[in-house]
Amino acid sequence: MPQQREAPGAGPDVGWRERKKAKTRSRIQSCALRLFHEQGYEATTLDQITEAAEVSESTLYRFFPAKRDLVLNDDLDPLFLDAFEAQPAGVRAIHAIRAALGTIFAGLAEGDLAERRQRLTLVVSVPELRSTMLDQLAGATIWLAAAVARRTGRTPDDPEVRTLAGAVLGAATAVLLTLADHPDADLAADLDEALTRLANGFDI
Amino acid sequence: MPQQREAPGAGPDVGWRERKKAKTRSRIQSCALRLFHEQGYEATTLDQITEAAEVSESTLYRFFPAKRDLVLNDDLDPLFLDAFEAQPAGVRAIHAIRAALGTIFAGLAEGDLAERRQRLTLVVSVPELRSTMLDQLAGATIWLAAAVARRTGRTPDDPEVRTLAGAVLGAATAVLLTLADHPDADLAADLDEALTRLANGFDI
Amino acid sequence: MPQQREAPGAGPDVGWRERKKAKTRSRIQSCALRLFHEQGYEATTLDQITEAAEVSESTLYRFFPAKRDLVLNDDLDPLFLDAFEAQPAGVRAIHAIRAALGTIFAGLAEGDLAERRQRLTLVVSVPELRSTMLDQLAGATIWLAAAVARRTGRTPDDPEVRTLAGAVLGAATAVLLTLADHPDADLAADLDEALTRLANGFDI
Amino acid sequence: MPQQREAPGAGPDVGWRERKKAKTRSRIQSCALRLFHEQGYEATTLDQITEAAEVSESTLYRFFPAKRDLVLNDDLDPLFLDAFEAQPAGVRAIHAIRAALGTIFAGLAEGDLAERRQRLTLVVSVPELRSTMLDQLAGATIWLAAAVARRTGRTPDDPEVRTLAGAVLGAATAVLLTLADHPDADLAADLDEALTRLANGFDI
DNA sequence: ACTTACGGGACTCCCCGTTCTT
DNA sequence: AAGAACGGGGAGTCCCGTAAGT
Repeated sequence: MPQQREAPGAGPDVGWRERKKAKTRSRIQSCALRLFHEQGYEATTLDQITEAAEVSESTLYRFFPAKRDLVLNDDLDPLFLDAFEAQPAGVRAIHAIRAALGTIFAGLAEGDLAERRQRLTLVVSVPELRSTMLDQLAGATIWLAAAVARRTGRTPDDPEVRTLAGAVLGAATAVLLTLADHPDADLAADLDEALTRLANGFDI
Repeated sequence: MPQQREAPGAGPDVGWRERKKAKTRSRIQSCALRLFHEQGYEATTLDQITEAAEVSESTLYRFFPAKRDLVLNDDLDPLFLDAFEAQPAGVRAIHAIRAALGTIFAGLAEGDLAERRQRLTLVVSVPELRSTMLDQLAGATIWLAAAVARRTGRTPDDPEVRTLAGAVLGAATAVLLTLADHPDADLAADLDEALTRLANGFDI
Repeated sequence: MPQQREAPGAGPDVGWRERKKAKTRSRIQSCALRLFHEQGYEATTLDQITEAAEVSESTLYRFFPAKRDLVLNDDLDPLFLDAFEAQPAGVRAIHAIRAALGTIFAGLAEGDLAERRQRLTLVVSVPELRSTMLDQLAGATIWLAAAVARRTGRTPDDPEVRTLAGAVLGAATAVLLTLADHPDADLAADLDEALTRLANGFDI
Repeated sequence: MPQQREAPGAGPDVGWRERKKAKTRSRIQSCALRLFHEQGYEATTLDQITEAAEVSESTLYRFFPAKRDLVLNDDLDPLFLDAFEAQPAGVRAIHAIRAALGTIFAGLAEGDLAERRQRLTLVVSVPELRSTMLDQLAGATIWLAAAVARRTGRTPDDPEVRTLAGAVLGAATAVLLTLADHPDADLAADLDEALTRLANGFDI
């Protein structure tokens, strides 16, 4: 039985090749983040990263097509969608969003949360990263509107739905950007408060 | 009274040097926008622009430090602030914003409006431009919150004020991004509607 | 006698215009050195310097044609020549050089010496500055050889004279470059020691 | 045994890719030197060189990070070190240096020598090149002192060793700089003479 | 599949003229 | 006449993408 690469009957993709790939990817990213932290984002060249991670330039490019992709990888969106869909039907959409966010935050480990906060602080401080994140956030309007539309039986391009999604993401953006000045802000609490105010309407 | 250069009592910097400067700047920008329109943004090199505008690369850089600055020049913010301050004190902040926007739109000439719409369409279609615009928009949270704070006697970092500003800009963003799919949308009407809905609160 | 700008009978060049010029020059230079110290030589742009010194780019260029001229201004050469010429005729040239250097060092105020040492440390640390200084030092071979030739009744292109001048400056260079690793070295003593060894010949 | 790529046991990097690389590098450099000779160093732009060598600007930069690197490539240092180490132990260090230099010069082909002299003449005539060469020469103090230290059983930072190295290089510099005025000087003989005088000490 | 060589373009900066102002 | 603004030109650094090779 020569040349057998994976255990017979094993899962289809759990070969050690995937592990190795993930390991390389992780090593590259952690090296990059360390360098960014030490010398700043723009002062760090891709060359330094390839050297630190001991990979070739091409490999770096394969895993992270652009430099900013080393920092920006938002894997929370599908989790949020799941949590949002799981909310009971009675509550208003904006409260469902609020509750879903709470679920997400509660599910994050302490260390994970701290690391995300630190990374977000870097993002909001570097114009190139910040603008890209804002673009992703604006793109989120689409799928958030779609989710709200599904929930409320409306169409995704319904003006009220779009406005709701836009306002929610705008309020969230306002909270995130405070990280630039207050790196130790309590994002979960601030987001919750902001959405509550948005749900209650503005008296001022 | 020969040799009189400027109207007596006029400002100091209305010399024709300013005119010439503005002319050069304008020529560069119109050439660039024409080329962008003809061949697309990313397919146009700075070299082509310098050639078309008959300036050196250095001059181009002096006027527009980055390529995207050739497209993104928002000169409407101070006008909006003036219009906002001029709103009567009785109405709620969000309605004051809405009214100020209406004033702005009413003040734009037909051709100016068309040109702005065209430019905005370009912006929302090109990721680099779109993300930069979104960054500017997010930065507007600061001064919009400050203006609202002045109006309502609160502080600029009051959570309600910040949330209001964020939500308004988020709703506006949602409207602007529709330009990508509907280049002939009526921005003024759509913005007005979105802010009205935001003022009324969401039932869904 | 119209258009007379200076007080009659005053010194020819001691007008306040010279004072002002010197003041501007000094202000520019001190600002530049401060910035170099704070952020490094290469990280400091001429723009920052003009802004800090509140002069136009043109003025900066007039006083200091190149960026490195802001650091390199060796005004000690004529002093050295005077001191060298003043040495008694009996001693050997290399000892006369040594004594002249001692006179120079003795004549410098404490603060002046410290400032020169700091500046020299910057120079030897930045390749562009260091290479320019070395070029000046190499150029000094010419006039040092000429001075030695005058003293010894030889011609400036006499091989022995040239070799002596070159060896002296080479030994001095070796001492100066130690500043990169030992910023608090005693230059005067080290130079004196090096020249003494050179005078005594090498046994090794 | 088909597909065998290299002679068994041969060095790893003797593939023809290295050849091609070296060829490209050589083509670029010879084109550059020809242009420098024809129109002068500063009058030649990198653009002209890339055009003549038919490479892109990036490739030029990859091989020669700075314009001056097209002229300054000193590959003689390791040869000198080998020759120096090979000298018998009895002679004084300065004579060992002299002899090693003689070996080097004797080993150079006639055409090679002529080409080097021509290049050196260019170097000493152009301030930017000259100062960079002087910097390299000054940097040579370090490894020359280390070599002398090894030979004599002293430490590399021994003052006498450092002074010896500095003086030797200073004397050599004085000889090299004569090329500016006398492009047809006999460098080998002049260097030998200068070092001999240095070894004998100065009577003047 | 994985690496290396190469190309193109954006951007930043230094340096230097020419022109205009005071 | 001195000084400032404006403009031109070139060097250098980096990111990103492609086309080869092994």
